Amino acid sequence: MPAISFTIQKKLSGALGRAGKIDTPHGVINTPAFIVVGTKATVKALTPEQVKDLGAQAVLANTYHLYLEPGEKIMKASGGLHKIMNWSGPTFTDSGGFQAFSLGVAFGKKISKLSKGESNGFESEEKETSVRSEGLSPMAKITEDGVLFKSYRDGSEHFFSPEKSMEIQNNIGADIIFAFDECTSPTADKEYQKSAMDRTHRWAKRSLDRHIELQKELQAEGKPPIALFGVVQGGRFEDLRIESAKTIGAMDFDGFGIGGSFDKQDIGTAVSWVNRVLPEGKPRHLLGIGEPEDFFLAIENGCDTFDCVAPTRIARNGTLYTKHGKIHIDNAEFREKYEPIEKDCTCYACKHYTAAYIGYLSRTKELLAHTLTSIHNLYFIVHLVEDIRQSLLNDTFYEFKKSFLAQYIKKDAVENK
RNA sequence: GUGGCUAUGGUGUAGCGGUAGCACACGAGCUUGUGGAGCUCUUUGUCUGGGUUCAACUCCCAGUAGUCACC
Repeated sequence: MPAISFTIQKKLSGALGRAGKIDTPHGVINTPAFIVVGTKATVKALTPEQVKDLGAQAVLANTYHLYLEPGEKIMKASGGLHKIMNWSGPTFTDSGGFQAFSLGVAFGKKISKLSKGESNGFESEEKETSVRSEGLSPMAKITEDGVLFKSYRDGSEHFFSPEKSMEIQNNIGADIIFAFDECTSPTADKEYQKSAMDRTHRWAKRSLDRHIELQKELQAEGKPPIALFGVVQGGRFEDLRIESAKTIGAMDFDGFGIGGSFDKQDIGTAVSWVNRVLPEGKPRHLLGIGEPEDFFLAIENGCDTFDCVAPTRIARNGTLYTKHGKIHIDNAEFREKYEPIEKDCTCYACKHYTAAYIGYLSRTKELLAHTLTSIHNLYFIVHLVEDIRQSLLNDTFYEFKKSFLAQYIKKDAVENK
């Protein structure tokens, strides 16, 4: 019996986009959907009730963090992810593979998984080498068997293999989990991307094999089944992406993650390479994306779910989404703005508080600032993706895309002049 | 009233006879499968007047202000 089922309700004619739903043991996810990130089994600054009230359907936590603290033993003994964090809806866990990147080649550097602009992403390689020679050593080492890494908390050494990731994720007990993969740097050359991708494919097989064994144990214990998503890699290279989608798509996963690095400007193109190949009837999650403009490209090209730390992280540092672009609530212009952040926004923060008050809370580092700004940003993103879903159902996707982006991008364009 | 001490960006403080650092605040930006409720950058100053010196934020005198002690 499959752990989840995916139903396509409407397709975007002439493109890969679709609206649908994922049935999980803890409820339905109407797609496209933004999955709220709760790395450490908590959405920072928010209670689960607040997360639910702002419209979130599901939460994604992280294996690496929960393994280090509180640990898989306590996660399991506490009744699993849903119970320990008091979230009754669907959940995901990321495999911990991303941390091989963020604690490895990217550690201590300003490398993002996205490369920007027209550059090919290679030009900053020398600078990074010099940074590394100044004493920043990677916190993780990758071998065929897995990833050896140091805890960011106390420096102690740990080892993740595909099998180990599956075991930990089983103990955490989310509805949807991911195969253990390697996320590569945008600055890595094609040769490395290829070898990392091949390794990710071997790890995918190992993840799946171990997952099947663990599912039998779960079934014997009378516990709800867990769905496993395989992760497609291949960096920014069309041939590698297609090869990866073929390889991963042919395996018996319940759905797919699309991971790794992209050129920011053509996420849509890269995603379409993959989604043309992946089986249509299974859900596709785009890992770690994104910003408002990213969703239109990714959904148009066949992605169903997303997660991203940006809405909550930038909120905690005072950056807020509005229909007219991002604003910095700390800025002087909001000191005496006795109106909501956005007049027609119906989020809790905008219904009850002025920009002047939230700016004051943010500037003075009051804890409530994090709560209110996180609510606003998550509400904005969750409802944006929900609006895109509705536009698919109503056959108004392209009109909605055009009108939203015209407003959202306009402000940035004006400021850059 | 007498005596001592002090006076440096918005605030709190370094410093040296050759023209000022730091922290916070202010102003702006960054953040894409959360190591870090974090990071980066910018603006702003030697109490007033006189003297010594090639050169004074630095030494001297006076004023002003603050502060402590005594009366």
